[in-house]
Amino acid sequence: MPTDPFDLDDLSPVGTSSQASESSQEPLYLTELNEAQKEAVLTLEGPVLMLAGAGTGKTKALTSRLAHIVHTRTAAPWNILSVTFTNKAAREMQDRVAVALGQSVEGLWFGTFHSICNKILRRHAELVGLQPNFTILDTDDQIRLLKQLIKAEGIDDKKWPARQMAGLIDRWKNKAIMADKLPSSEGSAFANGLGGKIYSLYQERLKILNAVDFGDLILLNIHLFQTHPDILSRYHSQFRYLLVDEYQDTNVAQYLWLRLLAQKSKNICCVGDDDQSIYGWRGAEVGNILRFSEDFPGAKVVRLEQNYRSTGHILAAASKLIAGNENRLGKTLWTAGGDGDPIKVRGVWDAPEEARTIGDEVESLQRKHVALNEIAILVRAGFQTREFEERMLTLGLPYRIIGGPRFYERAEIRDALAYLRVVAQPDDDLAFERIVNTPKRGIGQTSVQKVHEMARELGTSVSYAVRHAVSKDRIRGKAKTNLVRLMDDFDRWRGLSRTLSHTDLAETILDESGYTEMWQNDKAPDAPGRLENLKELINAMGEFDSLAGFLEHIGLVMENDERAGEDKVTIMTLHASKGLEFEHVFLPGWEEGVFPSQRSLDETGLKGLEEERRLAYVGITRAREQAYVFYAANRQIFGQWTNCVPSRFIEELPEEHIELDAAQGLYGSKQSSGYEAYSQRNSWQEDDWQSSGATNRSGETTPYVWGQTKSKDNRSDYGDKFGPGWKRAQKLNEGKKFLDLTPASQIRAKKKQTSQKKTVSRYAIGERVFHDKFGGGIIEDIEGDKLLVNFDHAGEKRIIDRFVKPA
DNA sequence: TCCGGAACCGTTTTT
DNA sequence: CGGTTCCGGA
Repeated sequence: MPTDPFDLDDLSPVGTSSQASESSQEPLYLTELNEAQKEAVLTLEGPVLMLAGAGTGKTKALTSRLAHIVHTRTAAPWNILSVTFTNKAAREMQDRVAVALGQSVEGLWFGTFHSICNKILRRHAELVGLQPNFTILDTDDQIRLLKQLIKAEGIDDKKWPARQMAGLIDRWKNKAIMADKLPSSEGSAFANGLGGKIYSLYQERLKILNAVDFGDLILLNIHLFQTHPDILSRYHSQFRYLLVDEYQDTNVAQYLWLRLLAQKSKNICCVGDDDQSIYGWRGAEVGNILRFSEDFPGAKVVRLEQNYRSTGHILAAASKLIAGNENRLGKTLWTAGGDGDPIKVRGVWDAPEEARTIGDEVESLQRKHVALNEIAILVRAGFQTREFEERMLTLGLPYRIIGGPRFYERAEIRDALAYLRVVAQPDDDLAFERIVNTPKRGIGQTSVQKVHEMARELGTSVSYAVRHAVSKDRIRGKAKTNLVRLMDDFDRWRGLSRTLSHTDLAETILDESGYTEMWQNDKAPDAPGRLENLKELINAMGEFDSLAGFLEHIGLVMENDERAGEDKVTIMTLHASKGLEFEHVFLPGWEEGVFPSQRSLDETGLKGLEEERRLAYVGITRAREQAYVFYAANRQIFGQWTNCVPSRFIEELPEEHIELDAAQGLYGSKQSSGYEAYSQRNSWQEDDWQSSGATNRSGETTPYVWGQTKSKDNRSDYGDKFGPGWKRAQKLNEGKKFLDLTPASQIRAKKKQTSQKKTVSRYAIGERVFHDKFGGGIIEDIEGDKLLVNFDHAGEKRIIDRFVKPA
C-alpha cells in the first residue's frame, strides 16, 4: 500500500516518504493537476493571483494548495488563514481539505470575512469600545434603528427613508470610511446634508447598545489593526499564509483588511475571476482583482484556462460574449472535450409560453433520463421564478426554488431570538422593542415611545432607562406594572440561565412569556407551521454549547440550508448560480430591460452593462452539455403588458455557436439589422428542438416588427423609466387583436379543446381540496388530471390532482 | 388596540 | 398585478 501522501504523521518530506515513489515521483495531489494548477499550488512564497476561469478546477487547486502547505510543513495549520464569502464556501473548503489530507484539520482558520473579523473583534472588543458579548445587528435591526434616529432628528422619513440611509452607511463602510472621517460631500447626499450626522448618531447609538452591524465587523477590525500595531503584529506572526477565495467580490474594506494582514509575510494567494464579478452593486470592487499586481508588487499571476466543465460551443459562445467587456484581465478558456451542441436560442410570444416551452423541454429531457438535478432555470430577478414555479406545479415536475425566505428571517424565529438576545445582552434595544409587546401585554406604543425618549435623553439603553424610570417614578399605572413584570421575567430568566441548559432555557422563556401560547391560540393556517419552526429553532440551538455561542453564530449565518438529494429542477437567480453547474441550463427572459436590467444600466451605465454581461457569462458557463436562451416578445411588468426587444447579449453570441429557432422566433437576416420580423411558430406545442431546427418557415406567419414599431407612439412613462425597449405598456386587449391573428393562438385555442378530459379525476367540481403551498380552495374545473382550483388566498391555479388532498 | 382599505413601489444578496 | 406599509376609523 502506498503511503497516503497527506499523512501528517509521516514526517519525511514530500516525495521521499512513499516506498513506491522514488526521486522524481510527485505526490498524488500534484499529479492530478494540470501545469497551471500546479504552478498555483507550488508557488507558496509571495503574492499569487490565481485567475481561475469558470470550470477550471479552482477549488481543486485551492484545496491542494492548502494541503500542500500543511503536508510539506511549510507552515502549521494554525498559521494559515483561509477566507471565503459565504459560510457554505468555507464549509466546503474545510471538508475538501480534510478529504485531501485524509483527516480533519485542526487549527486551520476557515471562515468568512465576517466570521473571522467577528472572532478577532471579540478578543479585543474593549479596545474599540465594545463589550465582548456585543450583538450583531442584521439589516432589519439596522433599518429600525435608523428609522428611530431619522424621526428623532425631525426628518421626514417618507422623503428620506431609513432604507436609503442604511444603504449609504453600508456603502461607506464598504469603502472603509468611519463616521468621523466622512467627507462632507458624501454626507450631504441624504436629508439635505444630515447624512453624516445620522451616521455619527447611528454609531453612537450602536456603542450604547453594545452592538455592531455587518460592516462594522470589518471596519472595526481595520480600525483595531491601525490603532494597535502590537495586536496587528500578533496576527502577522500567526497568519503566515493567506488564502482568499472569490477575490473579485471583495470590497475596499475587505481589501484593506487583507492588505494589513498580508503586509508582513506577503504570502497571500487570491483566487478569483474578474469575468465573474457580479456583486458590484453591493460594494464589490472588480478593481481589486484588476489591480492585484500593483497592490501586491512581485505578484505571480497564474491563469487557469483549461475548462473541465462545458462543451466547446458553450465555451466559445461565452468567451465571445465576455470579450465585449473592456475592463478585464483576459483569459481564453479552452476544453479538451468535444464541441457538443450549439446554444439554442429561442424567441417566444410571451412569458407564459416561455414557461410552457421550458416545461415541455424539461419533460422531454426527463424522458431521455436526464436527472432533474441536472436541470436549472436561471433567471435575472426573483419575480421571474413565479411563472416557472406555477408551470412546474401544473406539470407535476418536482422543483426547488433557491433563495426564498430564510429560516432566520421568519417573524416567529426573529421574535424568539429577540427574547434570547435580551436575556444574553440586556442593552439590545432592538430586540427588546421587538418583543416588548409580543405577545400583547398592554405595553402600547405610547409607553414604548416614552421609555425610548428617556433612553435617548439619558444616553443609555432602553432597558436601563426602564429601570431608571421605574425607580424615579416617571412611569405609572398599568404600563408600569406590565413593564416591571416583564423586567422581572427577564431577570428571572437570566438567573435560570446559570442552571438550565440553553435549550431548556429557551423553551422556558417561550413558554413563560406566553409566546408559544400566542401562536397556539392563533387560528391562521400558518400558525402550526410557525410552532414547528420554533421547535426547529430549539433543535438548532442544541448543536451549540452555549446561548452566547448560538447567538453569535446565527448573527453571522443567515442562509437556508438547501438540502439537495431529491431529484428536482432547480429554479434560481443567476447570482445564486455562481459556482454551480448543471448539464442543462435554461436562461429565460433575455430581453432588454429585463436582462440586461434597465436599472443596472440607469444606475451605473457602462459599468452596470459590463456587470450584466458578466452575469450572462456566468449563466452560460453553468451549463455542461446544453444551454438554452429564451426571449419573449411580450411580457407583463408590474401587471402591465409591454413588448420587448431581444437582449443585446443575444446578438453578441457568435452565430456559429448558436442555433436560432427561426420558425419560432426571429428569422430572416441577422437581428442586428434592427430586430427583424417576428413570427409565431405554427407548431408551438411540439416540444423538441429537433422538430423545427433552424428552418426558415415563412408561410403562415404574422410578420411583426417589434420594439420600434410599437414604440412610435411612445406615450408611456415606461419610455423614460425603462428606456428603449420598454415601450408603452401594451394593454392586454390592445395586444389581443394582434394575438388573435397569430396561428399560435388558434392552435392554443384548439389545444385547449382537445386536451379536455382524458382521464377522470378522483375529484369533482365544487369539491374542497387542500394544497401544501396554496392552502384550501374549491375545484372549479377539471381537465384530465389537472384541476382548476380557486384557492381562498392564492386565487385560481391549475394544479395536478396528486398535489392536493381532500380538505 | 386592531383591522381594513388606500397608497405606494417595485433587481440582483451575503454577512 | 401583488406585497407591504401606513393611516384613520371603530
